[in-house]
Amino acid sequence: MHDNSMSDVVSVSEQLKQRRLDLGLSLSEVARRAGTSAATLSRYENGWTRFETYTLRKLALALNCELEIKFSPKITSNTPIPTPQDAVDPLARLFWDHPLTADDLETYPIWVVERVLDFGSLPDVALLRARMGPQAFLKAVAAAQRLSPKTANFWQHILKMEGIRCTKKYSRNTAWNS
Amino acid sequence: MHDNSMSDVVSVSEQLKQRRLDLGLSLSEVARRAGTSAATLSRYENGWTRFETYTLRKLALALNCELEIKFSPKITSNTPIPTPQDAVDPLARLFWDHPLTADDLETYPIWVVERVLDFGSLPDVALLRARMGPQAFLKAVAAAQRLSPKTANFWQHILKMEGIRCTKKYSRNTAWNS
DNA sequence: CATGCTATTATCATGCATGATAATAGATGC
DNA sequence: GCATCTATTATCATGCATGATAATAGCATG
Repeated sequence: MHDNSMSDVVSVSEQLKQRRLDLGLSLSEVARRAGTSAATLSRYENGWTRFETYTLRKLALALNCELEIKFSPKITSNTPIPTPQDAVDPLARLFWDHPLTADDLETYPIWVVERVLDFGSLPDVALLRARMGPQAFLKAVAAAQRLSPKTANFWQHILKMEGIRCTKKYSRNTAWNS
Repeated sequence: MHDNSMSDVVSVSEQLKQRRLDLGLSLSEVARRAGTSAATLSRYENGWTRFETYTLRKLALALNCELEIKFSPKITSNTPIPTPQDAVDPLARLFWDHPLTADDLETYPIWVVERVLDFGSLPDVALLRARMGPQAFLKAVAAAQRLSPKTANFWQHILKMEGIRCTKKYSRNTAWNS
């Protein structure tokens, strides 16, 4: 249903563990072959998130794998009728630090808008705007405090054309940005 | 010609720079959106090799990209008639610290054998053996000093069946392994 | 029961990526 | 000319991944 679900996003941890078990190797065995430590490998297989590609490459070698690190430009689909979940799903990736729920769109619209405006693509913004509705969306934009200078400046013009006054005065990079 | 060349192995640095230029963004702009520093991003785009996936994910977000880190089990083709280059190409990935040349197979057979036996797959070993020839291959194996205990033990049996005496006595993990 | 493997986790020291800053140089525009 | 952006690189302090080690527990085998 979602066209962006083509890529099987399997965590690095799962891949490492699965491959090691497929080969029937122990932690220490793989660690030795990779030139790393069993402690590190165990951490890698259990909820670790900050990997070093240097270590990943050594592990790939030990596991007889090809390691591919690929950046794929995101093509966000233009959903005409966004349901709450249809809006949350494509935007979820922007909220890496805190999971985005459907309720957040109504409970913390400003927080969501700030994130989407600054980190999202144009389709992301369109999707969020379509979901929140023009008024609520622009109101949240006007209340946004944490936009980048360029983003803020752009939306100032939009808000001005819409006759909405900004809650925040955008000037230069100050404490909230540095 | 090589069936494993399906994956366009583009360096992380190239991908980052290409994508940033495609979007027409400056270093500091991307760095700010990603929540990292321009210095780091510049290093990332210029010959850096030890990336943190944590930073890569933030950059992917700033560049509106999907980041995929995939381990693909390596299927080494069984080449029936290995030419020098046909042997070197598949084995080159095992020599990440020092590039493998065709001459190395004759000049430093022990070094090559050690590496392939310990880090290579079964097809890798078969390929190297087919290229070096059974005699030269086993001779190099017998002279190998740096094999892992399990690998060494396995080849001890093979060499014994072949009537070849080992140059190295394999015992326990000592200085050369710890 | 003991023995030896396994994996997980905690602790600590160390090496390295990162962030901050500044210096340099190139490009562009006034 | 100057001013301002850009990117690169150097330096330094700091945060964090890593390696080493040990402690714990599970699980098999004798």
